[in-house]
Amino acid sequence: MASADEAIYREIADAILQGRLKAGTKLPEHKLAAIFGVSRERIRKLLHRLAAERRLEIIPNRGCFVPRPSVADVRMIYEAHRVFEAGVIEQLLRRLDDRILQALDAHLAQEREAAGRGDRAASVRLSGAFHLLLTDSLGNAELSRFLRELLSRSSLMVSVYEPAQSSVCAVDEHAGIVQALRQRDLATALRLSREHFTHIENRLNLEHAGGPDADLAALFASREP
Amino acid sequence: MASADEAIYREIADAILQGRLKAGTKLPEHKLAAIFGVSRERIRKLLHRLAAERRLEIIPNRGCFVPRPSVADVRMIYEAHRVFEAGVIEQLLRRLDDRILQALDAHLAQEREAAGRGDRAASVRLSGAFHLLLTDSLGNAELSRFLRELLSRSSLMVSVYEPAQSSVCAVDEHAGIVQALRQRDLATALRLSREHFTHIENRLNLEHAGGPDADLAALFASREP
DNA sequence: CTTGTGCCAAATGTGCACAATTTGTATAAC
DNA sequence: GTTATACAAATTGTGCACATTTGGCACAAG
Repeated sequence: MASADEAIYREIADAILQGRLKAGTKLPEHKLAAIFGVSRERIRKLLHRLAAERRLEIIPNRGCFVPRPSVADVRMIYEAHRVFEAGVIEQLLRRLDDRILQALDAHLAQEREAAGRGDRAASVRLSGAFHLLLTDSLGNAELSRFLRELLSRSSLMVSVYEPAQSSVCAVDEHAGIVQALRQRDLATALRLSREHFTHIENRLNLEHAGGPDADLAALFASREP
Repeated sequence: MASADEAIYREIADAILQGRLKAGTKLPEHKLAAIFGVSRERIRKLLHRLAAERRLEIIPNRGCFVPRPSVADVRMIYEAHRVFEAGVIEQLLRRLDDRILQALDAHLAQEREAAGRGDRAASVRLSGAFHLLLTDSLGNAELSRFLRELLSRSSLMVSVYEPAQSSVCAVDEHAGIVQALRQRDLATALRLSREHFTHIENRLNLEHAGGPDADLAALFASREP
């Protein structure tokens, strides 16, 4: 079967996105090969593909690691978010319609519901999905793809630098952006978007280092029985 | 030596960017391996890397091709350019200084000089480099990288769809954007940037199909004697 | 002359074995 | 006790041989 590779690719990518794979974790080729029951060469190709997308980092002759973003990386990624979303919002106001606004409202409802029942994992996931929804609304696959790479990296930063007691308070800020969009208020939407990313960035504790490595076999154990 | 791969990578990427590799051209692995004097596996890895960056297209069991962008691709890429550069300009106005403006002026001078002596190849190259310079001025490697991928694809579109007699008139439009930046006129800069990409897009002849394939060996013959 | 079928050549995909590099450890010298 | 060196184990990198798939060509039937 040809799409087994795709399944493994998604499994690893999701593990990074959901923070199950901690920064700094080493991913040895033959260990992954044994876990997923495929040859080492298959794994190899996947890892290089993920590295090309900046989701993993390959150090020659050393191995493949979950990237441990530096403070400079944090600044860079969140600035990229700010710049990128400014462009998205400016374009979005040119083609905003009821269908898009309804989708945004529905998403905000999901976010509120997850926050209401204290589901932190869902909140984190939906928080990223909000920005993806904004971009996807433009219907431009190229822009969506770039944002996906950015999100993959910023979710790593949250899991590395975010203090454990942090409250996920982003829902209101997301709602503010949607409100500004509904009112066709470009300046406010741009300002709120910028501030939103700056808030997330400032909430990070850049002195705090990463945690210990996880058990790979246990991590990927949730596969069809 | 480890950086031989990098050299070959750049050679192929540049060949696409400069339009020496026409859309639709097939890149057979063993043929490239013979041309560059390396093993087929080396080439293989490079091609997959270029494919991950959307610079080449790999069809499973069929081979590797220079992408032949569809009309929908053209719309998508130029919209991505418009959205992306809007964000770039908005951020650039927040950190614009004399050093950046001088670099932009110097670039415009280069463009005018190339246009003056009718050097079409240089004009095309500098035209792309202008937008890259705008983005590079933000000092954000992630944004620069994305733009490079976009440029790689749009240069293909120009070489496929642009009618031969087209005049490279972009210098004035570039100068207009710089002037608006210098005057801190955000609205004008955004408008000129959008219109600029729309002009390029509209100049393309979307009915015109691609040309014939080139001779690979001759194409890559310009290597150290 | 067009269409359908089967075979052959060529190109890509994959696994294996071996080479090269790095890291950790043990030992010895200072 | 610290440092340096050498060796060993483990991990990644590479080339080769073989399997698989595809596209074209020939040939025959309608």
